[in-house]
Amino acid sequence: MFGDADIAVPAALIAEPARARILQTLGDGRALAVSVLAQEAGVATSTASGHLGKLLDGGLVAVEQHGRHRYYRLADEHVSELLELLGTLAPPRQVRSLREGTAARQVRQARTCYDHLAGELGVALMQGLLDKGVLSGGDGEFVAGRDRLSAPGSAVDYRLTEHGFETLESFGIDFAAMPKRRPLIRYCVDWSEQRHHLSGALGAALLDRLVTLDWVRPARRNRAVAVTEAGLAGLAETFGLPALDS
Amino acid sequence: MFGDADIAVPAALIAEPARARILQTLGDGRALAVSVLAQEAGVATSTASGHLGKLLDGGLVAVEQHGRHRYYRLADEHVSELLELLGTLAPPRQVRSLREGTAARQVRQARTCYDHLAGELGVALMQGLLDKGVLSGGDGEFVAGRDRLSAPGSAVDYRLTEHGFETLESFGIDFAAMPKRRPLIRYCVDWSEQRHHLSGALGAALLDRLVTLDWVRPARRNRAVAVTEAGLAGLAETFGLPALDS
DNA sequence: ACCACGTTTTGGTCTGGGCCGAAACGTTGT
DNA sequence: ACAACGTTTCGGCCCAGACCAAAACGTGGT
Repeated sequence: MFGDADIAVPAALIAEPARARILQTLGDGRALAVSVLAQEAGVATSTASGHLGKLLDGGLVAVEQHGRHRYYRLADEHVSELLELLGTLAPPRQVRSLREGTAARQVRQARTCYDHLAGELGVALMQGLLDKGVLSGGDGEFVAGRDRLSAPGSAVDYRLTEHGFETLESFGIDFAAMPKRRPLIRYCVDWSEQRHHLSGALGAALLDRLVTLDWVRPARRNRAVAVTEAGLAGLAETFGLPALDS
Repeated sequence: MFGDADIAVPAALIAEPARARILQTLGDGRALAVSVLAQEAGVATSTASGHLGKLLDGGLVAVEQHGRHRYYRLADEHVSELLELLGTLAPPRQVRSLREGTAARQVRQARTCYDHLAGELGVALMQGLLDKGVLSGGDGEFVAGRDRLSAPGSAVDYRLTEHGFETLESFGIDFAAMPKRRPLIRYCVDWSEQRHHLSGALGAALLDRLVTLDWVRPARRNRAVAVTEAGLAGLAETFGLPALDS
């Protein structure tokens, strides 16, 4: 049989919601700094620091110091496995197929970036816009963020199609009301995804519209956004985002 | 919200110590009644009932009603798997007081394994033998029970020192009386501790001597052993076992 | 029908631990 | 050496939830 080691200890580490979010953020193997994880988890950096200290003591994460940053990552594959297993047990809303599982995860991290959507949701939306023919262009490949977020829109050109214009207008985007001087379409290289998400005037207007429709709800405290039930359905239908089981 | 499962929920269920003990008790697939589990976990039946209700809601256990008893068991193999995985990440239980604890818990703390001591007492004794220089060897590290109990004595060598021989002989161990063909020193990977305890001819002789001295008393009904007053003092002095609170 | 007994529900107390902001710490860059 | 910035530590507040005892519930035995 398995041991009678004190399984409550690691379980308690995962049981705390903020720590769970931290772990899930690290779930794909990335190594991230405290401040980033704090923002992802929606707590103060001091709080996150405390959490990471405990996770470190518990052997669930490991840390590497680079300069004045400390990059935390999951300790080993046992931990990923554990998180995965907990994920399958967590539901009422269980992830049925692998496809839906990865789809669900794609939408996991949704947040705003200045005035537009970012995170996996932002990236998925961008992909949806391309798939639906609302936008054309790009080279099919994302450009790794050599300049970070600093020089968006330089390497690849995205263009709004005729069909895309009509689609978005009927979706409620008011092109006339957009600021004239701001470029319509830009993109950011998403730091967490290393793929593009839409910014520019259109990106801002799109987020605006989504909030008006109550498809997404920006949180007060941080840049996170929650996707509503209606949003799940609407995003899936309108922009072909991966469907999630209700 | 979007569909990633909230892993904090099942984790919180396991994180509570009493619930963790309940789950571990069910770990071998047995189905047990509330009152039994309450005793095992060391809480009132009302408390245990509440816990089991939560575990049921969370889908970690299932229940079958027979007469006026309700027999709880683990819901499925996912749960066992999860517990097992947590076990590999969990720290070994620390030996606090050998005298405290519920009757049921004493089995965990101190029990026999065939003809020698196991449980926390067995592990602590093993450590004491090493600390006192009675035994040498090992690699300082215990081997995590990846291979379970299948191959005891193979990975690490423990040896009886000269000094240890004298110590044990003056303690009343009769080396001459030991069976010739049986290996003097073996160890088992303790299932509850994931650490080594002493077996072999010496392990058997040692338990024998401890019983003779009335330092420990094997229970009749199960494999538990109780440590007597004299045993508390004697074990502490002779083998340097952790000080026990009165 | 009644009683006995295992289980669940209820009510009230209490503590562990998460949260934040401010201050301390340590490293990098000027 | 100093300033800037990321991280950790400290102090105080607050709430979720675990605990027990007693009462309510339900099933089986007589």
